[in-house]
Amino acid sequence: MTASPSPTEPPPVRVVIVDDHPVVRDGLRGMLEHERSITVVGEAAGGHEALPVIAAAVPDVVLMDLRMPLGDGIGAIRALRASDADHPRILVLTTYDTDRDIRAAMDAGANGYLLKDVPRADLVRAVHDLAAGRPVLTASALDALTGRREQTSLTARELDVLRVIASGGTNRSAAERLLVSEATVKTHLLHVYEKLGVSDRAAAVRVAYERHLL
Amino acid sequence: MTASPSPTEPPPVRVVIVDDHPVVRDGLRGMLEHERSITVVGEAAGGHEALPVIAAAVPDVVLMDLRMPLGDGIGAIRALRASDADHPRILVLTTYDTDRDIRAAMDAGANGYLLKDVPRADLVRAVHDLAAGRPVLTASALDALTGRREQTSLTARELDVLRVIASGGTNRSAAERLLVSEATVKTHLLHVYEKLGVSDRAAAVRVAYERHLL
DNA sequence: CCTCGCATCCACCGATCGGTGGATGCGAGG
DNA sequence: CCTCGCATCCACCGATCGGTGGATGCGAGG
Repeated sequence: MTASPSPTEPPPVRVVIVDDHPVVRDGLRGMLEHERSITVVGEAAGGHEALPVIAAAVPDVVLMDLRMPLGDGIGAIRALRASDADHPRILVLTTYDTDRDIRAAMDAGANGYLLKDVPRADLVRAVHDLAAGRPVLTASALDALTGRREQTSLTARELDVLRVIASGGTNRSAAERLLVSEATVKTHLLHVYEKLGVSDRAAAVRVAYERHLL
Repeated sequence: MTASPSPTEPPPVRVVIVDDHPVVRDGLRGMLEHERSITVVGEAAGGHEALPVIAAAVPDVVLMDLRMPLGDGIGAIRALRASDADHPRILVLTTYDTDRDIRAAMDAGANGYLLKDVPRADLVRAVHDLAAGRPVLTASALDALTGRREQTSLTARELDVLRVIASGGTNRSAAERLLVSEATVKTHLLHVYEKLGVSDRAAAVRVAYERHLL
């Protein structure tokens, strides 16, 4: 593990890990540094901390979580892409498999999208693929980007209404809270039901939780 | 890290890790073996695999997840306790903070209960505490065991009803499905609302998901 | 011009929900 | 005997929901 690369080997891929959970950061570091061809050159607990860490370490690949209290991944990706459209290569590694998250990440400039239950060997291969310039996507991320996946994106307003309803609000109280009419709330809800493939609010809340929309 | 213990140091605490996610297993291994006083002597991906691994490795401490597809933690704890009431010391490390999980784990014979967002230093201390015979609990686990925490355990029947409702069932269809009257369904639901501190089904589903009851 | 999606809104109505009165029986524990 | 919690059940009723008819305006893109 500490052996110098032989004269015929390329230098190890330099990786920075950005994730808010210590267990996950350590797990990823352990997985990657088990490979002689990869070296972890930095870690950060959130998007805010990530930018200076990456600027100092100059990695080839960044593993980026999305939802972190101390600075979300999308914002960090955007900031990185503002200064260099191609480097470092950014792999989003997250628990969220929603169209919205996948799209937002790729639109912001990520080069790959994987879920955190990825087996060790697949993660190592993904890092090398990224370093070699190849994209890395789960099958569902590919479907989301090519439109083959059923669209379940709720608009901001629809989510507003769903949140109030999930907290126990009636249509009437939701209307008062969101400063619209009850008819508007109902319209939004009917759209939510249609998009999520359900017929009532309880089921809508369930699907929203299962898909990490809430 | 590979140095032999000096003549005045106790032998390292031997630990086996049982968790279905590779990232988590590696993260835990990385955290623990960063300590010279701890050595990871085995890993398993589920309760079924854990028993022979533990029998072969004879650890001082087992870190055990609860809900794993290939054999749950409770069953594994019970099996271990059937052959030795005190060894190895078992620390449950999980994302679930429900009364039911905490109680089931401790009743089965676990010696500690922590959540997976535990900082590195706290986990290391917990392993040493356990090896020294001391219990290790989160504040909420302690409250759950001493009854200071508000009881939110739903009965089996209440959960049956909640599941049907979360799938979009009406009270009437739930009654038909569960072979009871609609009045019975309503009674169960009212009890669910009371226990979860909500007033309607949508909010009940939300709380159930937030507490991993569903 | 058109269509589309978003956000907003109205009226009506049958179905359903949540709440409030009750009730029974059973087993466990004091 | 009692109380308690669980599971089961009834009737009534006002409030709310979901569905179904519509409608408007705006901006974007063809």
